[in-house]
Amino acid sequence: MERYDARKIEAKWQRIWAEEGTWEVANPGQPGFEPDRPKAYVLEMLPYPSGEPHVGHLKTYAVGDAIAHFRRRHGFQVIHPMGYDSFGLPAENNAIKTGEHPRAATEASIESFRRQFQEWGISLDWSRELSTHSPSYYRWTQWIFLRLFERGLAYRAMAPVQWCPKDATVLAHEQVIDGRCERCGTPVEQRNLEQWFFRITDYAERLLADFERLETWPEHVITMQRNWIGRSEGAEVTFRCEELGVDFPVFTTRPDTLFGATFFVLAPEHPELEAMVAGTAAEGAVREYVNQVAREAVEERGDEGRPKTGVALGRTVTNPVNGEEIPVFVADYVLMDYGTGAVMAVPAHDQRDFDFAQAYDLPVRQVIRQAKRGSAESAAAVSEGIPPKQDGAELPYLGDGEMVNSGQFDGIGNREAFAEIVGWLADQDRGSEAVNYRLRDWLVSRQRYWGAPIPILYCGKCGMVPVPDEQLPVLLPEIEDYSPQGRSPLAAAEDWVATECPQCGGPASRETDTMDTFVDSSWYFLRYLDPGNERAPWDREVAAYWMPVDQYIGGVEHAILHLMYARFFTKALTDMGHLDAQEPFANLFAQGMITRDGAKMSKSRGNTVSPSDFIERYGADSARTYICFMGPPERGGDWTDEGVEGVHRFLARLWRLGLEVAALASKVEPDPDRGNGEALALRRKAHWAIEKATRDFERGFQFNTVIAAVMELVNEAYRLKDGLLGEPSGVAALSFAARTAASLIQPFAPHLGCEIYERLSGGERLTEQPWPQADPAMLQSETVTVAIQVNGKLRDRVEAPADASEADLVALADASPNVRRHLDGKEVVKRVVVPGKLVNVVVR
RNA sequence: GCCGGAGUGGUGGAACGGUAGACACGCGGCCCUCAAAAGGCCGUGCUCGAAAGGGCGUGUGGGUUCGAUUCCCACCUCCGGCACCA
Repeated sequence: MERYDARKIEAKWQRIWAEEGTWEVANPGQPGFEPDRPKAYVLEMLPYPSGEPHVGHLKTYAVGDAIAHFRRRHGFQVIHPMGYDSFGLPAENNAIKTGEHPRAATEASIESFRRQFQEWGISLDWSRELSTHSPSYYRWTQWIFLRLFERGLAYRAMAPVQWCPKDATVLAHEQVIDGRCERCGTPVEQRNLEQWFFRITDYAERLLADFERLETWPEHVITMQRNWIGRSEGAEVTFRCEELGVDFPVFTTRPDTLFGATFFVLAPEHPELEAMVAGTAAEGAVREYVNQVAREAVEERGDEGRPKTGVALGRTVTNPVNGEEIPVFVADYVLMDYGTGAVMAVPAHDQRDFDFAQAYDLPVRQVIRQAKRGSAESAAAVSEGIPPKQDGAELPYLGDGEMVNSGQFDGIGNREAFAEIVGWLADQDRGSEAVNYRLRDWLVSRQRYWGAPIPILYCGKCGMVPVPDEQLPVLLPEIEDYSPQGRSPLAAAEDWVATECPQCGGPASRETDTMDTFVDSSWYFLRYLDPGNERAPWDREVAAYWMPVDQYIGGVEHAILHLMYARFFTKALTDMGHLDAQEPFANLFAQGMITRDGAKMSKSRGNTVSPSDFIERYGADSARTYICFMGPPERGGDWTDEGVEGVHRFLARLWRLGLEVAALASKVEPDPDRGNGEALALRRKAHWAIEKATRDFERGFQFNTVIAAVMELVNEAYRLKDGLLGEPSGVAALSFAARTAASLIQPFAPHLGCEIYERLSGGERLTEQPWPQADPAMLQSETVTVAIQVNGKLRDRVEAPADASEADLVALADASPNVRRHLDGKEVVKRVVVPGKLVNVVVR
């Protein structure tokens, strides 16, 4: 018999698909567009091309492709495109080391990615392929930048930024991990630079509110984003330094504790700090402290439980609620990035303020008291899980209670006082209700070569001037030296930098920063829809047809940044009238990471798995099916070589079954009658497999159990095979089973599925067949096994007709000698009957 | 500390509140073979028993239920994320 030669079968089908352009879909209005079919946009996160694809990529595209096939066979017109996130640091670092142009390394890698995706047989519409580093793409990245700029959503600001001394580049806060550069691990320093930002904080509220609009997103991803945005409600209150006439607004989540403020703290980076101490006795000490903090690695500053340090400024500010003068300090536990960079310190009701007060011997004034025992508040407090505490017990007291030492607010509950104090402050014009976010604006400037140039000019006369749309793209210049010397490598291309102002015609110079690669990947899903458009980034009608992405698939590691940025872009573009979508991704599937020997794969551990090795040996179908069989795809999984072999053995079995049945079907005229006995049993099994596979597929892509169901079907066909080959209805049943198995396995092993189906059906194309439907009548067997329990413990099993009544089942249970033995003279209290399944006899 | 998620055989993992361990890996036995590879069949939670048949079993302790891996409460452990956020 012809043996299962995966390479040969896969090459055949890949050639057919490439020649036919099987997976290409047309846009509305174009020839080939099918207006009657519903659309489905299936998209995996685009890869960053570096070297060769790894197993993680294989998993993403194996999962996504299974979904694409499943949707197609449910009648959808599936758009399933591919591209490359091809700007970025590794290519540039390689260029610095070797002098090779980043474009050369990147394009070589893209070539290798493309070849492997084709070898994996992923059903992609290659006519829509794109790379973010090509001028025809980044032209429109720049175009979007200009639109954001016009709208005031892109702005320039001096900001203390994180500086990686090794890469000589600015890092976004998000790229600093434990005070170290996310990419190279070097401890970061602080620097002040003029930077470009996107005003994502303007969208904080909508980014939160629109979680409502999403269909199925994993709950934990939403939670992570919600925490990242970090909305908190409170009040903004202004403390004033009368001596200097400087106002210090602070944000507090606890306006109810305002009367307990006994001192005031500024962040070391606070802009008013210098004015506060200039010419005073404290000036020297404060300056020294600030310098010391600046020298400290950010990581140390973030250590929990670190002793509080700070310096008194010798100044006071006025507490607006009671007119008290309270001393001002500078301390590094206050962060410039959050709120206003200044806090009112309430040591009695905040752990950090308390620690600081202890260290500097400052007064502590309690303003909330544990409600008295037996009082209404106490009962309420207890019911909310607050441990009962004696009056004046340990401070800081973080719970709720009754207001004390708070003037006219004494005696009421602190929750009520919260609103009343805010109202009173507003009336008195001393403060207002306020909402604060943890989310910060998105820093997009990079002092890097390998990115999209920011399309802005600086003219001596006109100032900052956007590059006119018709002059886009601003092409990257060719340069010799890629290493950043504290400025962008683009600055070295002097001919490029020097240009003409489009407004006055005078000399102007170009912006030399490039954009964060997250900008490129925040809109690529729109460009796929209309990749050849030279007049606009996309046609609005076309985008309206395909958007939103119906199923987005990718690693959890992008759960926050990429997804949040793409959501922001979508909303901003829609607000500006270029798009009609509030959310880019209706459904998100976050898949887990593949490990090897229980550890994340990495070159240093030497436990990497190269997909090409396995595809060489077992074929793409085996590798893809194995990855989907390892476990629920949203979870991680540990790769074992034996596992792939097991799946390969199964596919080979299915192959042999198909061939054997095809050979026999040509000799014996199959009888389409359902047959009886084993033939019927096998047909039932096939219908059961269809039912099970379909349900688990729809229920959150439980691919492992889908594949298991197909394996069960094939095993059953094998066991019954010899008895069925002789008779026509048996051959028909076997043929049905083999066709069903091929059909159900096709989303995972598309080549093999198509090949077997073609041979069994006399040339039909499986990918054009609808997904099989189970016949409900066939799911019911004529007899059922009834389990009989006594007090919940299984005591016997008996066969009964499928249509047996409850009374029949009870009679069966009573007749069982095994059950009798266990009744042991006890009184039967009641019987629970689950029809056709189980009889539970409850005794006393 | 906070927020997510998870604890089931030797292993990966299955189980609408209803026969726990599907499917697969591994292991053992048998068949085929001169032999091997490939393939096929059977067995495989622990435990007592020759067998029939028992007992115990889903991290721990409680609860709801005729019946709990599943629902509720408390705790333990592991993984992921965030963390001086005012």
